[in-house]
Amino acid sequence: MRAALECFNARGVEACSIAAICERSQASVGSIYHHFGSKEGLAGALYCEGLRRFQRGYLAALEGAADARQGIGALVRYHLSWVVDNPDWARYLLRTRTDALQPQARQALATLNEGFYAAMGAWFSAQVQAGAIRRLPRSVYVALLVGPCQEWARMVLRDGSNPHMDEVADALADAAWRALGASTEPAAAAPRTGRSRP
Amino acid sequence: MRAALECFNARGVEACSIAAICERSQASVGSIYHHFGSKEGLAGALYCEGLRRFQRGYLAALEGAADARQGIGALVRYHLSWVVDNPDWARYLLRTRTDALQPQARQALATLNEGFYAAMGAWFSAQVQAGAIRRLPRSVYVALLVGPCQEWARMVLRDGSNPHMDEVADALADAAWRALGASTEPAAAAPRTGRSRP
Amino acid sequence: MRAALECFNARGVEACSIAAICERSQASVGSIYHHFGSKEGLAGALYCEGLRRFQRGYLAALEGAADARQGIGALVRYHLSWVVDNPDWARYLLRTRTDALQPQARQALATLNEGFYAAMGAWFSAQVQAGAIRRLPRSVYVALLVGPCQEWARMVLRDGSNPHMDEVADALADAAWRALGASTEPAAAAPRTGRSRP
Amino acid sequence: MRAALECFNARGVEACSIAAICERSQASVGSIYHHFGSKEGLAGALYCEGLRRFQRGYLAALEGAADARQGIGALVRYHLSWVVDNPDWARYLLRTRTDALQPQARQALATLNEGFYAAMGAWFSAQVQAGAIRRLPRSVYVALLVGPCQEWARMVLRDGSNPHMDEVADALADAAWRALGASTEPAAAAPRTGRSRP
DNA sequence: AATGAATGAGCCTTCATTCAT
DNA sequence: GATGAATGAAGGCTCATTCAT
Repeated sequence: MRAALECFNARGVEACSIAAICERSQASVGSIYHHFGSKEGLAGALYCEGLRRFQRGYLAALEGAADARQGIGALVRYHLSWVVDNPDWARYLLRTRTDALQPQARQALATLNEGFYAAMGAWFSAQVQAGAIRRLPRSVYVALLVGPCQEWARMVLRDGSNPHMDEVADALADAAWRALGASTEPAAAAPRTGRSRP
Repeated sequence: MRAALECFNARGVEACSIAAICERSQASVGSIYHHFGSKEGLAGALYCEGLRRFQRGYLAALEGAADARQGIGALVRYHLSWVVDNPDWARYLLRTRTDALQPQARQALATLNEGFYAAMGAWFSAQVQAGAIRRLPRSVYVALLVGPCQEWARMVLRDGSNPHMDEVADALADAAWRALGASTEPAAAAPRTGRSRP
Repeated sequence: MRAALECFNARGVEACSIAAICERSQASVGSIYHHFGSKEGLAGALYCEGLRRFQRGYLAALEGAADARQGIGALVRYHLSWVVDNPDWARYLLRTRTDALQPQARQALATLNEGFYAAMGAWFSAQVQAGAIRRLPRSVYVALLVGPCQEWARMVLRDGSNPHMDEVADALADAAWRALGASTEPAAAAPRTGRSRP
Repeated sequence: MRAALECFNARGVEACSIAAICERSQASVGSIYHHFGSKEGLAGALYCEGLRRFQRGYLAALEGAADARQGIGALVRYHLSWVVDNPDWARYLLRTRTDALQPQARQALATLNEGFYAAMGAWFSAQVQAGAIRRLPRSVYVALLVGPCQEWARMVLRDGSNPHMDEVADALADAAWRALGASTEPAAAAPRTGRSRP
């Protein structure tokens, strides 16, 4: 699967031949089909696995947060860290069109997202109720929280470097809080809570 | 070219056959090769054309802005409007991997971006000099200004609807200003400057 | 073997996969290879078994016949009955190209046919000697006796119905006798001797 | 098409690879697909062409016949002659399962057969009306007229020889007339009308 | 004897590209 | 410039067969 991930990333799923995956993974054509059914099946399984890995830590990041601000910051920092730590998975998730996935994979994906969105939604709802986060349409939450991280991730993955991860993480975390937080306190004075990258 | 755009979007450039484009465009195989040299050539020309269209208005949006805040808002609003008004072009630009383009197209792209970034950079530098916009790394500017718009664009293009364009535009413009603006004034009181969608 | 018969009939031996036979027969891939050696081996064994079943009754039909005419009639009637009673076997025998069978199976087949032709030949020779059946080339015997039955069998198996089995059997038996019998008596007045199908 | 015919006959349509046809016909893979769409398409077109060739002469054989008896004889003789003269076409028609053909080919086939059966039916009806041919179920007509010819054809094509074509043709024509003709005159005295094979 | 995962050769088919008209 | 028939390399996938358990 590692091999497939690298091959798919190298030139896209469409342009990647089964033969290339076999060569890199030392597996036979037949065994791939035995396990995944088709190239599309493999692509789908790969996407689900990647998303599962990402979501697991994303939700976990929230649990250690003392308040809404720290939560938002933790999400942003985890997001960037994960991308930098797992560039191959990140690349694949970022580039794959989920609407081109097999129905079977889309189903698994829907199940995965259902739980994820429920947990995320619960946290946001609670924060909104507590007056810590502004009430905004869901799409705006996503755009403001995830958008900058994804955009930065695309840049980093495209250019192959990760300059100033920590400063960027602080800046994006800060901006996300300004955008989402209900607080009126000056953002600049906020205490820094993120973990440092190893 | 309209036909090629639609075909490429339908299932990706790789999965789109020249025959499909011919059928949709009523052109012959030969004429496409006569004009574009190859499928990749067509894909590259299409990308450049789309980017040109987008960038033209993006820079223009800045010109009518009275101050930094209005400028940022205009950029956000233009971005969202353009995506909603040109879903096919937007889809294509969003999905195409520029690193898979032909050298020739990449060259044209570089030239295009050079001018664009120069103009954008000039405006931002001026605003930073004037103390209107905070001094941040360039990648953070991009992430905070473009990221949310792109993320929202992806959602809208994926789901096929554009709910609450104007409210979202306001929210994203507001958030972008909070993130980038040097001002300490409460964002909520800021004057609204965007155009309304018809 | 029943399962293999049905699978082979469904779409031809070539187009039938071992996997399909396994699924239908609830046997494992390995056990099929253990018993038959290969798909071709299975196809050959199946053909021999089918032919054996057919020939057994064919010769038996002759034994109960009082004279040449009754013998001919019994053969025709048995032929049609067997096809109607064993459509799957009949279909398989009719459709299989014996020259594509494995050498091993062809050998078994030759042995089978040798005994069969010897017995049939003996009866015909005796009848010819007795002046009951005309002296004709062997290929003509086969064509006139077997041909109409096979043709009707193909029609019935193709269309999936068996209309008027008994009337047809009488007509074909009658015609076969007119074709082969040496008698000068008007065929129309001949007594009917066949068994009726239930 | 000649090449395809030979290849298909050599080992069956299923077992015949496109590559083999290309090699024998000196055509490229693409051109075959350009003209026939698929291997199945080619098989279908081939079947239709073969049937058309056979039927053309079959109906023509009837036209020159002075009476029912000569008509029956002409059919039998034409049938055997055509098989001997066109062994490849005959083999292919005899071995191909029409129910495995593509819908498109089956449609063309149905049209072909419609006209053929109509013409044949008209002639038989007229002869029955005139009292020249006995009234029998259609399937019996086919079995008695076509069956022996097909059976003999199979033998000849299988063994690769055509011994005593003319004697056999006379014998089968004679038998067919005994089976179908309404006349009571002794068949042996009937004038011979068939053409001799060169 | 039975099992079924693994193998990989070979097949049908697609499709970008060429080039004679 | 335009056309579209011809080309053939390359790809996804199937499936008969093997063999360790």
